[in-house]
Amino acid sequence: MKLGKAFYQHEDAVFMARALLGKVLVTRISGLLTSGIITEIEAYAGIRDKASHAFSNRYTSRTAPMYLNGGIAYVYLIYGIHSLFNIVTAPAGIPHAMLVRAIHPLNGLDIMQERRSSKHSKDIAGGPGKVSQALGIHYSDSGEDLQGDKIWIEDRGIVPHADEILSGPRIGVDYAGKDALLPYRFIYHYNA
DNA sequence: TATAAGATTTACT
DNA sequence: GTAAATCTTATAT
Repeated sequence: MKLGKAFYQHEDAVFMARALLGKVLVTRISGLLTSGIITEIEAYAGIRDKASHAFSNRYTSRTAPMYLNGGIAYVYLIYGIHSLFNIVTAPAGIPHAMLVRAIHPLNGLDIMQERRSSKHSKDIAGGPGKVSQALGIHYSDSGEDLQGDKIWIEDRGIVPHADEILSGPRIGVDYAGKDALLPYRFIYHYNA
């Protein structure tokens, strides 16, 4: 069920993003289990992608986890407010990362609602900052191994049909010039 | 040491 | 539809 290290080794960022749609992201943080199907994701393709923090081989204490072997988390703080959760893929030295933009809640919906203190259960995890908040992921979790018992990804046999996947340009990356136009965003229209 | 800007969300007009 | 919130990180003195 839990995806092993081998799953994350593919070097094609777009392939990995599509492969992660329909997979189940699970966290057990302070003893509370929450999970959801990944329904929206964006690919950030390493050093040649201007929108990526690792563009032009930029290596800092923040981006360091992206350069490690695939199958770990890259989490960072944006706008001083939101933690954004990414899945690091590809072998060591290739800094690819997949930003999880939305999930469809499965386990622990009540816990997520409490964390989000939101009455709108429909909008509980529809946005990258909301996903992290609902699952209890914090930017201090960056570099966490996805083979551990805190954050991991499972295959529950959900395979999106080609008709259920849309792709398009990424969000909020206008500064990236023509890389902002790349169709690296994938949406899975999951029907419960 | 200082400054500018950001893979966004939320509340308010 | 517009703007404020809020603080780390990267880059420059």
